[in-house]
Amino acid sequence: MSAQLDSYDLKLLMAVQQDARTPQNELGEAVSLSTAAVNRRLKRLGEEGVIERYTAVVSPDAVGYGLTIIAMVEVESEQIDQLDATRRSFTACPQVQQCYYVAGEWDFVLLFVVQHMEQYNGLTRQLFFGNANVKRFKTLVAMSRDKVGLALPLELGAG
Amino acid sequence: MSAQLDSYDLKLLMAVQQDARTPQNELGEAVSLSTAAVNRRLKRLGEEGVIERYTAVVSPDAVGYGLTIIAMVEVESEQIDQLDATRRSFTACPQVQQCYYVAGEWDFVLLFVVQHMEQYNGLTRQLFFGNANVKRFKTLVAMSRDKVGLALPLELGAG
DNA sequence: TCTGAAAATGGACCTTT
DNA sequence: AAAGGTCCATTTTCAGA
Repeated sequence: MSAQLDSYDLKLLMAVQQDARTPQNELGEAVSLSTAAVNRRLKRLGEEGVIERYTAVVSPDAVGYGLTIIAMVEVESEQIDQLDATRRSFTACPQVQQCYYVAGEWDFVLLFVVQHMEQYNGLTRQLFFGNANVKRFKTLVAMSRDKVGLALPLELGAG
Repeated sequence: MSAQLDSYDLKLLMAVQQDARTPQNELGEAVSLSTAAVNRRLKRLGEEGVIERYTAVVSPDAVGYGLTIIAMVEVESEQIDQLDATRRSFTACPQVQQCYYVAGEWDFVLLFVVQHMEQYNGLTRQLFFGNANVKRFKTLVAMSRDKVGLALPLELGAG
């Protein structure tokens, strides 16, 4: 899909995963490249889709979304139409932060971020009880978020 | 924890969650504030910890980490020392992208990002079979990542 | 809110391999 | 061609009035 990534690219990716606001001249020092070279590579990585986007990570607690809930869902029918409709209803929900379609004992794993239990309860009605294709689901309430992120383990030589 | 957030703050947070590289003058236009006001607010939000950090989201497929795996873990003992040791061993693993300590049928939910099954198999040996405090675990393999992110549902008036 | 200095980005152009 | 480096214009950030 994308061009070959050399060790410069990997180092840059590691760095911007950690802090996307590191200035390009600092990045250059860190990886032994000129600012311009860093700029070009970052631009290329963005265009190729290696870097999907830049985002600010907001503290859930600071904005009142202190409750993380993980739900596992089994569907009635895996027929493509029904499955896609169900999938869409999940992903369209703003409180669904992550949605994975999985193989194993369950069909979907959903990660909710909500303000309080009552809100989750409501979503449960809407997304699960309100969907005839949802056969059963199980809820796990997060007591602590020990590690949260989207960073990939880009170790050199491990690629 | 943090000061009160007004609707300007919320709008700004929404915007930088979506694209952290939107220039402050554009943000200003979008929310009807001057560039300087946007600058001050963003600075404050960062200092208060409302914005935890800025990060580049890297495409897992582009760097060979195409396999997402979700594991649920039950521990033997919830005694604090053992629990913390187990928790640390999970969070220290670079391939563990997310780790939640949960209430319900399981104790931990882990989200792995790996290159291939064999790698997960190895981690399984290290983190699960190699830890006497892990009683049992279950693996779910992601067939598709339908929605992935850390964005919070910051709707106006919903706070 | 406005103004201006400092910093950062990103393009032009030339050189090396 | 592909990629690096230097230099320079433009854009962006950020502090003071």
